[in-house]
Amino acid sequence: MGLTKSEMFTEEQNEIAQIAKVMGHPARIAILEQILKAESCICGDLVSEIGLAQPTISQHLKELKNTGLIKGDIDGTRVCYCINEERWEQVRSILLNFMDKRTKSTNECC
Amino acid sequence: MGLTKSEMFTEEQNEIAQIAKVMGHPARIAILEQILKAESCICGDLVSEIGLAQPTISQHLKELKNTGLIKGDIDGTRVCYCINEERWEQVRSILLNFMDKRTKSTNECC
DNA sequence: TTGTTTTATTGCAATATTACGATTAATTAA
DNA sequence: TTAATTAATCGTAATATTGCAATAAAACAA
Repeated sequence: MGLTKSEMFTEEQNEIAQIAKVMGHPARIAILEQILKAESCICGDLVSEIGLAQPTISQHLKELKNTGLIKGDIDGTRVCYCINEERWEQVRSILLNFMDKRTKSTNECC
Repeated sequence: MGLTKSEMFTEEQNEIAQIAKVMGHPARIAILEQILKAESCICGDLVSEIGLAQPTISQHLKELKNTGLIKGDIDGTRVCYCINEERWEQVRSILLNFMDKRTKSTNECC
């Protein structure tokens, strides 16, 4: 993050930014959409669905796991990924709460 | 974005990622919160409020303007920033729409 | 055991981001 | 006009991200 210390900002600000950052790459959005679409666990089909190399997908999956948006279940040699329901709902709340800070004022200065 | 072409992903995926990316830095969240808190236009006080140098703030403001979340109005030597209401609402919809793709299924595979 | 399959990790190159000092540009004030 | 004020831009260093080939690790199959 350059030279900026996270202590400069509130925990809330850091959390929102961290979540947004993880969602800030189309490949990760595509991965999430695949998992959402499947409505179930999805294994390595992600590599064939999305046009990126296996290590790249693996890296993106790792970041999504770190933020908690998905979880992976080992099933033999395969790993099945699905949405972490609780965390997903929490992230939804955090983002919605932030966007709703806009109090619809009649302010028309710009 | 590394070597990945945006053509690999849908327009929707790119748009969500682009929005999230801009929100993916605590300084930009802090800037947005300052403007939101003011409930009005806010001029260059941002530099003193947030502990970053003026060129850095200016750069963050530029990115926020590029995504359309804020707009700046020149007022003499100063520039006043405020939320772009229409775009804000649009971004809120896009994010909410994405997060709501989670169909609360009873699926419990993980 | 030896292969096979699948995913994670390592190492590295290319690119992007972030921060800031120095400077510029634009407007206002004296 | 000349300062002063404010914000944008330029240039650059430090750091972070992204992507992938090569490799490792783990579980299964024969």
